[in-house]
Amino acid sequence: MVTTRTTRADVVAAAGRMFADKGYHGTSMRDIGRAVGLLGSSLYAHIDSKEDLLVEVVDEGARLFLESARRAREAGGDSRSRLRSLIVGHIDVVLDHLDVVRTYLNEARMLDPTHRARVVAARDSYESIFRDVLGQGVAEGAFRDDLDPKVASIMVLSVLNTVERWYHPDGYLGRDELVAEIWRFVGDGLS
Amino acid sequence: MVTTRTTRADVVAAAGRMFADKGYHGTSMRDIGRAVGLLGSSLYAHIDSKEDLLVEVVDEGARLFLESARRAREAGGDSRSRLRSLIVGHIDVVLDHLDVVRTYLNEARMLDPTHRARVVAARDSYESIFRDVLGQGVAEGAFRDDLDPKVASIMVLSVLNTVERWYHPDGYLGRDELVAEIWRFVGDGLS
DNA sequence: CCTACCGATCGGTAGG
DNA sequence: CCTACCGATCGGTAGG
Repeated sequence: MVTTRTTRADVVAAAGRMFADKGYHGTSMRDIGRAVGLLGSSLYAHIDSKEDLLVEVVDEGARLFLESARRAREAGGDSRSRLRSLIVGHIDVVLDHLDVVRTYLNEARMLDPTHRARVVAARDSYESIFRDVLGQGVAEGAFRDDLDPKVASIMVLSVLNTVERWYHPDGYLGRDELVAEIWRFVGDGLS
Repeated sequence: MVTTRTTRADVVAAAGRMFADKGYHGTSMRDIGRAVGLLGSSLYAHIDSKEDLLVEVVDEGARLFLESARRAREAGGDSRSRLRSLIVGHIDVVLDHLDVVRTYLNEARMLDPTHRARVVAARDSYESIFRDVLGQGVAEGAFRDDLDPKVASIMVLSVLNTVERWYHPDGYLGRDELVAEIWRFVGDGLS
């Protein structure tokens, strides 16, 4: 087994894992150092500050979601199938980048106001893609005509963003089944 | 204006507010002291440790939700109306005890394993009340007959628990409208 | 990337 | 409830 040099990306990945688990303020630089086999002080050869690490992880989360949504929007099809692409893409991001997503969803509020504002803007932009597809769906008659796209997008994203809190990849529910369950609930509710 | 003695309840309430805002590890004893007009060290006249404060706030959250659910379960009516009571009760707890709820939902994982296990058990117990009502609803034909009560309870609670993250009491959506929107979405989804 | 260290802040205590 | 303080740990730096 060869031991490779620690890269900046290794440090950011370890930070994401630890921020997701113990929170930004619950993680020390020495914790992150230990995770990559370095002293806490040695991390400063790769980064300038602890907050830099949070900024980097959170920005990656924002980027992953936005790129996924832009791909889904461009995918074409009617509004129902574009919504399905949005949901599939969202779940893929959550399951393929769980640590980044958990840090993005739960720790972004620990950022200083300037960086936090950028994240809020990215989130709004992401939500607006859902809202637009839902609005188009109402116009096309694909969804109830009394649907409020603003409220509905929040409800759909509530279901999607909470997956991080309960879904276990090794549980009885596979990824496709997860998407199917969400699609059914979002489409029909309990009825 | 009379200045009253600080009580233990004042300290716990201030802790809940600060834990909700800045997280457990992002809040220092000196922060909490400042919020009640005391020094950090003076708080130890009221409590034994910082973690005691988290335990107390989180336990209160668990208690509020469980008591609400037990009342709803006892309320009678068919399964549809019992589910509605569960939802109304949940939203009342969230909106009337926002700081406690946010700490309960987001900071309980910072507890030591023993206390955390108790919270997980309380949460399971709360979720099982939703699951039971949904299962009864399927049996009564009030909901789709292919509904999985386990998955459905998670989806409903995802919507309910995320209210803390987006709802503003002074916004355009009143409490009754919020409940109506959730009820409609949970009942019918987008269709 | 480590050694050696910095000032600041942390949770908490003794004594009044 | 404050004064005075404790050892531990924090994020971070200088120098190699």
